[in-house]
Amino acid sequence: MHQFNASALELADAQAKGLHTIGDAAKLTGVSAKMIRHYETLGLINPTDRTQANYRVYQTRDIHLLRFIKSARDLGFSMKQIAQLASLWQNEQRSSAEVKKLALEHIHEMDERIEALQNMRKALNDLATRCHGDDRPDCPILDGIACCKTPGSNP
Amino acid sequence: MHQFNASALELADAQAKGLHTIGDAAKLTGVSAKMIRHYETLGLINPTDRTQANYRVYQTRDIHLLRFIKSARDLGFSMKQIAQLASLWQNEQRSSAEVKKLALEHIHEMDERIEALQNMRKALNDLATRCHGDDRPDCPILDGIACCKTPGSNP
DNA sequence: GCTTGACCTTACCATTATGGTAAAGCTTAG
DNA sequence: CTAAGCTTTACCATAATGGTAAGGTCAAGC
Repeated sequence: MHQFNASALELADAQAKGLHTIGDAAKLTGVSAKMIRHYETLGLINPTDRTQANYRVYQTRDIHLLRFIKSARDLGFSMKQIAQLASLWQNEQRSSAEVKKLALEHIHEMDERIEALQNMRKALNDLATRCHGDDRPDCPILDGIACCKTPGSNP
Repeated sequence: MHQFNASALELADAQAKGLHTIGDAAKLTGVSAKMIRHYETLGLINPTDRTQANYRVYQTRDIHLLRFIKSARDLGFSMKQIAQLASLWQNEQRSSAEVKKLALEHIHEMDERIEALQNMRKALNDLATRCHGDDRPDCPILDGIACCKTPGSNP
């Protein structure tokens, strides 16, 4: 398991060269070590070099990419979308139209989710405002849930 | 596996009595047979009677409960919340206040999700409107994703 | 040198709600 | 009797993240 290739450093040497362990990378980027490893298995980030002891070592460009991924996650992009975005980000030949297309698609998805949530919210809120909310058992909310939908004929 | 108890019917007899197979129940309620079985393992619905051939048979009250569950799902309630709602629905001693409390909690959760989505949408839309979206590579969207967030000091 | 604590490694399990598949058994129409 | 179409259970998969366990490594202090 322990691969000794010519370039494998000891940890102290790596740190002296400004390289980071996975814990450092996590602190620097806000991405958990767990997820950094996960992104590696997803192919979202390339496997890093390792120390002689098999520790991952991260370079500055890796930190930047992890921050990019983190920001894109914070904007709600899926991993699949982020893979595309990261690829465009690292491609000097990209067209901004490609990026904008992805962004607009994601905005559209968010709009749909927002609308669905707002519709559910309104339906439930309408029921809730009709419910007195006291000690008595009769409840327009339960009645509404039980009776609104008729996905088939009543047997 | 094949349990012969005194009350186990043959399928034809069960259907003559107005009972339903799982496929019928699925068609009548809009809940897939797969999910009906799943809800049973979750304890959301009680195990039904079986025919001699071990087929589940559903009574009218089961159909009603499944419709209740389906409607609550359509309103975005989680399974955990639905278990509580269904319990209240079937409890004649409930207070409507308990139901309303659950409903208001769910509305609050939806409000939070809506707000989070709207914030993401706005942030991304602001970037997108600044992107010309043409053949050139420079892109405020990518720049914004890469540079907005600084979860640590730059190394 | 040896211990200790903090870190790293991999491998596995859990989450949520849903869908899919496979292998086997049952039912009913032809 | 056979074929189609149902049913059964038991797995596996999803998306993104967290947790745990068992073991290796590093640095500091005695």
